Amino acid sequence: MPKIVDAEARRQEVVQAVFRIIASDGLERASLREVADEAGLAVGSVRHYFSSSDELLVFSFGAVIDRIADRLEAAMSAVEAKSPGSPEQQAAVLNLLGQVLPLDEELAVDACVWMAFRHAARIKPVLAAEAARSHRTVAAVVGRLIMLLSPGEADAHQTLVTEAERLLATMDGLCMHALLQPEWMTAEMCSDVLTAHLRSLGAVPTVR
Amino acid sequence: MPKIVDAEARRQEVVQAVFRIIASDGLERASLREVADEAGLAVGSVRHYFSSSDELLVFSFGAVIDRIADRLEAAMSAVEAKSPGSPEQQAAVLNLLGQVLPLDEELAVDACVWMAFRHAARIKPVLAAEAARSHRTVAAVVGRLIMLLSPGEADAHQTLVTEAERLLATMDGLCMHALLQPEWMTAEMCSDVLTAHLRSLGAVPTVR
DNA sequence: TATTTTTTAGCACGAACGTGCTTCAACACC
DNA sequence: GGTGTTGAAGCACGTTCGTGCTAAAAAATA
Repeated sequence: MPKIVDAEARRQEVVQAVFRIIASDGLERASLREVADEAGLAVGSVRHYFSSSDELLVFSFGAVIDRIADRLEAAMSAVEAKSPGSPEQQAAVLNLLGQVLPLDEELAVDACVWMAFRHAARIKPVLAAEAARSHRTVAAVVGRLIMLLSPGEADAHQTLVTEAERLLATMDGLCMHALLQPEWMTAEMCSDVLTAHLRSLGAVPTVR
Repeated sequence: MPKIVDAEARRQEVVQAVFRIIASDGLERASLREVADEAGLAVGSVRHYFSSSDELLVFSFGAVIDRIADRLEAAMSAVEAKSPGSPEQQAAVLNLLGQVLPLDEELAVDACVWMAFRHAARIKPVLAAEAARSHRTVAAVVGRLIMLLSPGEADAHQTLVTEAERLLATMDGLCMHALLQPEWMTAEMCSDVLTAHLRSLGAVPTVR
């Protein structure tokens, strides 16, 4: 009966428009009118697929989380496939951590959008649930990575948690600086910092 | 001739209102009307002291940068007054790094406002100059700290820069997590992570 | 071809925004 | 005690926002 349109594909197109607007003009400019223009649609059309502005934003937040989570999961599998301590594993780990950094234009858009939504979630309660999911998802991957890289010591649970949070903080800090001060935080500086951090992981394995 | 009013004090009161609004409702809610209400003034009065909305925001950004810079400078002096390697110095360093974290309500407001302005500066060109100043100021303090804590090796300039950026990233990441996920990133977790980071500084002193 | 249902487009309303401009009140000075 | 400068207040205009609601267009089915 209807015009044959893949609803899910349309929603993804709209979400991509949201991403582009957030990356270039910020989340507060991602209004229905701006999104509709960017997607080449009318406001009524966008509202046909997303019943409200909030629903569009929450869906877009979830979409970027899924994108990042998928990339991290794939990169984590690659890490686990390498032999422990090998240079190949080291490279795979750097690749994994680089998935959340704006190292190319596509990654930069995701990083921008991800940051914008997480900060917006502090204020907008509708985004809180997705923000918590985002944190849990990434923390789980980083936790597995820390367990993999920490020599033995399955008992020192406290150390593992602290080291996971430490790596998580460094990753988000690097992402922030690469987005906000790209002149100072270049891609190779990111790589140097991450390498130094990984060296510090191996060098301070046990508590105290 | 005029009504006797300390203009600078009035400006500071308005700025404090801006801070409270940003901390509780976000930067985008810091409109002239909201700020005037929060300060107990009329829109026209606020505009008497700040000729435009942009000027108010830029001035407020500068104010929070100055607050943080002053605290860091004072804490840095305290660090330099302690004997190198002593537990007192260790405590002073932790205190220094804690100045940018939301460890109490006053610090939390500053951290919120600081983060909000830095992220807004990516989009709003009027804030770019202050954002650069913010980065330079904090980076200078952290650079001095790294030089103070790094054993010898005045030659390895690359290592010092990398370690400064690494500490800077960790600080901002911790600040982010403490603001956005306070359930996970508690004050003691911040302390644990910073302590682990400082241990990693001493443990991996030289390049390679 | 006629019908039915989805998709697309658009209008209208109230609210909030920044800002130019005008008006009122208050106080220091001659 | 006038008087003029300045702080405080507010109106008005044009924009933009979300959203409820209506109307046209398009395509698969009868």
